[in-house]
Amino acid sequence: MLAAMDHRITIEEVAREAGVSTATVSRVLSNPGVVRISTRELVLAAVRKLDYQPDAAARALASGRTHTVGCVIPTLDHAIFARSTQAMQTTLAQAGYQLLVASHEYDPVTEFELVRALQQRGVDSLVLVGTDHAPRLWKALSLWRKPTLLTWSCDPRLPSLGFDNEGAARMATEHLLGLGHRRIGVISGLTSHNDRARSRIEGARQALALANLTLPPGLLSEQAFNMEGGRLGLRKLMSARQPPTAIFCGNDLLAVGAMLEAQRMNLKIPEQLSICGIDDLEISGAINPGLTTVSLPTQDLGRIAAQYMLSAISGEVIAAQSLLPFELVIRGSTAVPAS
Amino acid sequence: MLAAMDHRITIEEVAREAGVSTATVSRVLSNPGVVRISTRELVLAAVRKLDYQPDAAARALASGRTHTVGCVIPTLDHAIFARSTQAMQTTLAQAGYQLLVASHEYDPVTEFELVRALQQRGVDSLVLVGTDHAPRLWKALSLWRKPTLLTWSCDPRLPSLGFDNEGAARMATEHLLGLGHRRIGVISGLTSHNDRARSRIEGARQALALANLTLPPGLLSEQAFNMEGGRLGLRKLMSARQPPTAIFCGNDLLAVGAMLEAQRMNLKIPEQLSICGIDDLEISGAINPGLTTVSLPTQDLGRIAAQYMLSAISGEVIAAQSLLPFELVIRGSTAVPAS
DNA sequence: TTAAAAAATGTAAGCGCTTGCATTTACTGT
DNA sequence: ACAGTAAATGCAAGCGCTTACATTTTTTAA
Repeated sequence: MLAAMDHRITIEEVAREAGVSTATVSRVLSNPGVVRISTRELVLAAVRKLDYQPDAAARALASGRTHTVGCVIPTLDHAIFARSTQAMQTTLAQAGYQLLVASHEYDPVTEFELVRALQQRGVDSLVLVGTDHAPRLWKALSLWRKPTLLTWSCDPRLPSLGFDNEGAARMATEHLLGLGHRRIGVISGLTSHNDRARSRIEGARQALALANLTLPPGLLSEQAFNMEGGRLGLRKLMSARQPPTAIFCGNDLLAVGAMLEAQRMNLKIPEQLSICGIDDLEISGAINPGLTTVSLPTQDLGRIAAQYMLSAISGEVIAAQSLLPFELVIRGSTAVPAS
Repeated sequence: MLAAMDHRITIEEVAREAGVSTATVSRVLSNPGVVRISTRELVLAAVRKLDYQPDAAARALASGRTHTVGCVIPTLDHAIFARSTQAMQTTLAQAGYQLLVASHEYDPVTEFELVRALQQRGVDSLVLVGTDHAPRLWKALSLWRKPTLLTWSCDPRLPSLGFDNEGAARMATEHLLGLGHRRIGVISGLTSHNDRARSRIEGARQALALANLTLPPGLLSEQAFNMEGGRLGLRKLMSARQPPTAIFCGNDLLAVGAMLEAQRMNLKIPEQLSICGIDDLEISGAINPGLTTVSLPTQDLGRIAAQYMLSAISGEVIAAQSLLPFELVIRGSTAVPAS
């Protein structure tokens, strides 16, 4: 009697089992409010009995909604993106939404193609990182009739949820200035296709300018976003004719790399060199000495972005731009310069 | 003349533009081999001209395939999973596939629900982590008619691509034994719902047994998978009446945490205490001294898993179980015990 | 040349849902 | 009890593709 072993249950069979029309079953599943309680329970019983699982593709085709959010990031292989993406996914899943992630490794062409692929897949909304995008991407987004959110930085062209990257860099640099440093170097991440990196350099420059100082070219090093980049940057900066007494790093990965390299070079931190970063990774608080840094709520970023998307999908119109707060966390890697 | 500004192009319009039937357009897009070259180019020209983007939901409904792979992991907020997921996503995207990621934070109930949700969404295949799953999950997988892959560990019940976790732990422990250590402690990750953690403890036990040694309960500490866990574990082990001269940690996060805590306690590493981990994270090679560890090719794991899925989806039958190689990387955190 | 075989294309029937509209059933007030 | 209204349900037309199968065109071989 084991007839159709392999045969997915359809809404029709559920309707038959419950003695109602398919329309009613559909309503029970996606808009329970409009069906009488007794009927609803009849249907739910049938659903349970048959272990019915609606076909998402059919649903999407008929309704135009996929219950899916697309997220395009530079890479998952960096704690800050992994962390915010993780928070986003969890929040979305709790609301019955799924996350389609795609990463472009800082390549604008790939980014454009991924966005198109996700749009084609009918995602209900899109989350992007930063404001550096190919012109045709901006165009594709403006033509698209569904909610889009920019994260990490803000741009008037689209709803955004981010940080004041300049401000964070300024805060870090001012901390170093406040300690009395006057020769301050900067190790930055690669700035091409990365507005965050550029803003952070700019923030450092602003702070220096306010103190009537400048950032000499020899004290700025652009490096890949990893610890090795930090090491290389540190070696470069310390080999300047007049090495800095403090270094601001565009992120904590660079800062930790720089710190560890300094230790290998037998430079005492913070006695001989102060180092300050941005992000506040787990490792930043763990190493010895702890890394002074600007702590960004990356997890909140992901969670709030998800919440934003959920309300935007359900039709709410949301604030255009919002900035998340951050704070300076002073640990052992910064101190007054040696006299 | 800007008539239907907001009107998605359908296959029908492309067909009309190209002067062929919708069937032919469909073939050009998904099975170009069967249509004459001249016709193909006619169609492609129309596609480009109209900027046609096929509707993925309609495609999925009609064909039964979604070009989507589902991936259920414990969390993205851990470098090893982020890294392998990243590699997987990139490989899939290159083949025109998208990745639906979902994380359960080590909760089997959530894991089950996520798998169901992904199945419902019609993913063409599923990738899971490890072998610890709820019985009903195993059942749901066996009833499912599409390829599934287990990663990180192997299980005869399903195709798997993983590591010999016991072997890796044995290798690490034997390294410590080979240096002459006889009191060896273990800091492990939480073992509930985590077969990898259990296997690694077991591997350490095996190595000790081969040397006629045991792992006293006081020298085993189970901790959360993060640096703080490593710190706590270290304090616990070092406060034993007879503290160990070497510690094997179930992963590098714990190991790094333990190392940093040891340094805070002014324990010299490796002179007074040797520490060895598994994973080989970026930080492991960066800190001072470098962490001796068993290096696992986590990126390959993701890439190969993706390749496996792609061939399995296209119908190839694939090897049941395969183990990825690993190697011991000896750095500065291990040395002969103080006499 | 021409018939047979092969290749290319077209026709149209779904895929499994949702939803506007029509119909039926359940209330309401008198 | 009954019209009038509101609530619940059913009917059936799609949503935009894919793909057997039928038909037409091209190629092959004698």
